[in-house]
Amino acid sequence: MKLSKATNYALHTMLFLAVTSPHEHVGVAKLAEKQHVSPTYLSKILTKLVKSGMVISVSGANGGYKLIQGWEKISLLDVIKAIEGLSSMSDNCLNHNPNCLIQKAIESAENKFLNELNQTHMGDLANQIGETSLI
Amino acid sequence: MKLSKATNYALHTMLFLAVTSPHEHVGVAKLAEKQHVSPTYLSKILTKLVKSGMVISVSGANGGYKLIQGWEKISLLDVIKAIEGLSSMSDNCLNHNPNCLIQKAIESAENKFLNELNQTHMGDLANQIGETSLI
DNA sequence: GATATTGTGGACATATTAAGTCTGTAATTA
DNA sequence: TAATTACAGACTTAATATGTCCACAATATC
Repeated sequence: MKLSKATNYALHTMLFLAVTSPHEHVGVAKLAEKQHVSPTYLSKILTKLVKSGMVISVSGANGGYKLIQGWEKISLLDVIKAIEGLSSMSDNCLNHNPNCLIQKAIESAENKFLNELNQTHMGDLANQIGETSLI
Repeated sequence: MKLSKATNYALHTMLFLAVTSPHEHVGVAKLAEKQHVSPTYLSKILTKLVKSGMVISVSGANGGYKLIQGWEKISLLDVIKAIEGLSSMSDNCLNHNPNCLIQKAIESAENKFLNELNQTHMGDLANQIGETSLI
């Protein structure tokens, strides 16, 4: 019941782009260096962010990645879903009973979790970052 | 970001014991049959529930498992923690910054999730089970 | 247009964790 | 004593996450 490393890379990449250069292209090499992860692996994660429409990529010299217009309103949940998909925590409930009380209880709690992540936006976090805060 | 099958087996076993025979010993064979899982595997899960103090086991003929006194107040979170441990969803945040905003936001949302699970007790669910409801 | 630079795609390999099995042992009852 | 039942640990298998490699496409600069 943990978020994957890939999701963490994605979230930190988004926040890094937001804080440092939301309107300029940044190459994967630089992004990877900041997070001590291989560029080839991070590029796969970035491609998912591109496909889900929250990051723009440009090939070629001086290319790289930047955030879309309106990135401030992207939520943490948006990013998590882009990387992890949308399966519920109780998806592996095994009795195939649509009225399973356990499944319902877990889903109810999960919705509390998802709602809060959906209300936390990249813009909020970017505003909280001071010069001394690491991302 | 899903609960393990083992956790689901544990939750359903607890609820089954609560609804059918909270004060009588039930063997692992019967419990396993109900959930279409092998007895040997389920016994490992049951041992965890015993060690964490929510189930009582008795060896020997006519032995088996039963719930402790006061089982009504056992929460779903208690069971989940007994099987999955207590690592946080953001445990694999990789920048080792104690002030990481992403980690804090995830933990805040996670606490909403945990709080709700902590307030849902086996007794509540057992009361909701009608004759027609499968567990 | 040639070349260097950068992202994309897919196959592949490795690592980690979850799921499940097997076998022997200990405890209890009839 | 014999049957029954839980416990423990080593082991295997399956599933998933993580990471690499390489060929290719797109773009900018010269």
